Amino acid sequence: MQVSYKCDYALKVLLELALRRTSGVISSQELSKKLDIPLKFLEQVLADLRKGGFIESRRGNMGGYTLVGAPEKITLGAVVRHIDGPVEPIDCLNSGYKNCRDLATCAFKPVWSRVNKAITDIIDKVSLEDMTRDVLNASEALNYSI
Amino acid sequence: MQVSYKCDYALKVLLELALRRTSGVISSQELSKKLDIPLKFLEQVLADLRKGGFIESRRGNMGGYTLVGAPEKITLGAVVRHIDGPVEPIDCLNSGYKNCRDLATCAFKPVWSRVNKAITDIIDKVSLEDMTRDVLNASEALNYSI
DNA sequence: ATAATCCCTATCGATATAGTATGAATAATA
DNA sequence: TATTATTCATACTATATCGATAGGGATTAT
Repeated sequence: MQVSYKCDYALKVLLELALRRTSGVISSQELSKKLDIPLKFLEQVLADLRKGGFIESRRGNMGGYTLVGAPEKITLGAVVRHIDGPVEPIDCLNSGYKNCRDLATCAFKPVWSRVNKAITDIIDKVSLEDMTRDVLNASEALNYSI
Repeated sequence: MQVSYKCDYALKVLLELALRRTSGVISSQELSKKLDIPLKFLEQVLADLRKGGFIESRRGNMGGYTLVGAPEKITLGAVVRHIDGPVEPIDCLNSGYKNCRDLATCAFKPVWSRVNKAITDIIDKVSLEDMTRDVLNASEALNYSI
């Protein structure tokens, strides 16, 4: 039931790019330092995000990455699925009822289906925009309390 | 976000034992055939369930396995956690806020926390008893419709 | 005694995870 | 144009996990 480090990194990268999307490109080195992600591993994450159409890159000196879409259109679910694959708790949810041999074998399917719905009801509705709002609200609250 | 085969097997075994818990012990061979699980792999699953206190065994000729507790006391969550480990989608949910370096890093924690709650709200409430009821209802419905 | 069963440990091939290493291609800039 | 900062591509490594397979010992009903 776990999300991989790679996916965790990817989400943090995208959130950072969303928060700073008016400030031009951001280099992998800067992201690596800010988010404390090993540079070379981060580069692979960035390559993966680029191939998935989530970010664009500018090469060469002064190059870096920018977010592609509107933050409100990018959901956590889309990112998780692209990096980690399907979120269904069990494979047979995708493959119809033909793989089930008997009632006992099938019996859990409705439960896993509920779990799947519960997960997707959250991650497919939360967008990067929502995340940036949370971050900004939290930092504002901090400013007032100190 | 996936449940392992081993866990899937374990749940099916426990359900089978719950359905037939008045019929004495059931051998691994019988379970293997009925549930179509490789015998030697099944033996490991059974050993794991026994060590977890979910089942008891009788050795020797005419030996086999029986469910230990009352089916209504055994939840899917307990089984999943014993076989697959924690269900939290990300580790930092267990380790307090001290591991978070900044707001951006922490930002996703509330979402993962919601996902975690959504999952546990289901799997910690569904018991083997519930599952047996579903199976019996389903087979009854089948009898009437044919 | 025999046969059926549980029990224990080791091994295996494939795949995934989380990196590390090396260096080529590209582009801004001095 | 040379330098430098950057992306991009590929290969490698080390470790763990997954889903099994294998062999044989211990136990017990008959």
